[in-house]
Amino acid sequence: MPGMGRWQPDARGRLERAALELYVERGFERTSVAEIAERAGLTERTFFRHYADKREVLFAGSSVLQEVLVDAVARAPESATPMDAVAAALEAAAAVLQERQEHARRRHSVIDANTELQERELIKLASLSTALAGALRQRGVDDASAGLAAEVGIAVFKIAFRRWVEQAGDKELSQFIGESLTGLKAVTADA
Amino acid sequence: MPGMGRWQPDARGRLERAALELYVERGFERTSVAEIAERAGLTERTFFRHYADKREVLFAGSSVLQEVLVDAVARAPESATPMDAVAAALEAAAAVLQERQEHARRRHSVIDANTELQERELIKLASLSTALAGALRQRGVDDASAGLAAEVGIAVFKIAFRRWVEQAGDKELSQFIGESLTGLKAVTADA
DNA sequence: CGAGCGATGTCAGTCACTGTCATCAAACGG
DNA sequence: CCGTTTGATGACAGTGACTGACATCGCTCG
Repeated sequence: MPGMGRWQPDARGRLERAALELYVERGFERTSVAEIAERAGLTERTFFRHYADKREVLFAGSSVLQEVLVDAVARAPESATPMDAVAAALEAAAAVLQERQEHARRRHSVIDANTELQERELIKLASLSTALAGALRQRGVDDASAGLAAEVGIAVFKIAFRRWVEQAGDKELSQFIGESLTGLKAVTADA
Repeated sequence: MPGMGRWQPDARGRLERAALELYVERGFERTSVAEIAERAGLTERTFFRHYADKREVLFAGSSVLQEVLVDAVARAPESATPMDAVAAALEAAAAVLQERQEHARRRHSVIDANTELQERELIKLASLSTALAGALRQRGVDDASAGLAAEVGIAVFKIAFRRWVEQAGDKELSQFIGESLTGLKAVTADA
């Protein structure tokens, strides 16, 4: 089973927790990789064996999200339109994030304070869009519609997610997604 | 007049041309800033006085694009819906890019080959989206609709632009944008 | 118990990027 | 016409992200 360290267990988990803690405490820029590794009881070199760079340690969960999205599109009923399938995928992803709301908020506050991290977040979202489009094509959707539905779906997700993490109350992410999807139809409808 | 070097003129232009040339010749990663500066007849330190980092030298034109987009939204007739205004803005931006098709293709091939550059491109597009949304609010559009129309507009632009630069023929960018906008309405229409 | 293997440690090196100070060319005032 | 000022550039040292090469350690299997 890959990913399980053989000395102190869960090296990756320790690195991720140490990194998030330090990024929250002192900010991303003022945290060195050596400090993260030290808090995790490892060396700098080992950090870079687990993560391609200093940013990537914050984005380990994105592959999980991708699987959830793709899976939901695949499971959508055959009668569903492309946007219906995308909507179902966004709901599934929302459920995952809703379970870790606190973690999502902490992580968002770190990313929101640093441009480099925003860049990484954007390319992860673009990757999710590509995966979504692929899942739609798997359902027989044509290339153009698949690309559009996926991009638009991710756009909706971005807006809903931002409103969710920045809200004062405790409304669910799912609800923001529903509202954004409704708003989308209003905005794209012919005048 | 700022930006005009007093020794050899147009230092920024020389740096941008040298950078694009080298990125095309040897790839982004295998090009050092010292090499760019040398080809431009300047020093590495001067490069970083003009551009925040090695990537930014490829994105000098994005501020122009932003002005074109915002201006077009502001000029759209009062009767125009938010998406109409966004569509007009995309057409205006398309006209600018159509004039420099060769440059756009070369630049795209460089960005397409490197992940870091793709990240920078994505955050520039996100910045354009924010500017678009601001211009829409200036027209009295509510926050939610402005954000959605802007994000969706940029999504359409991304897809149309990619199809344009990667096409074999010489169809105009404006046409791809029109097709994508039509596809968008089809995809978001209720079943 | 010894060989193999995967994860970690050590160390040297490159390069992006920054702070600081010196220098130079052109514009400006007297 | 010359001295001063101003803004861009050069020179140089330094930090930290990231990499390659090699040694070492702990576990597993035969």
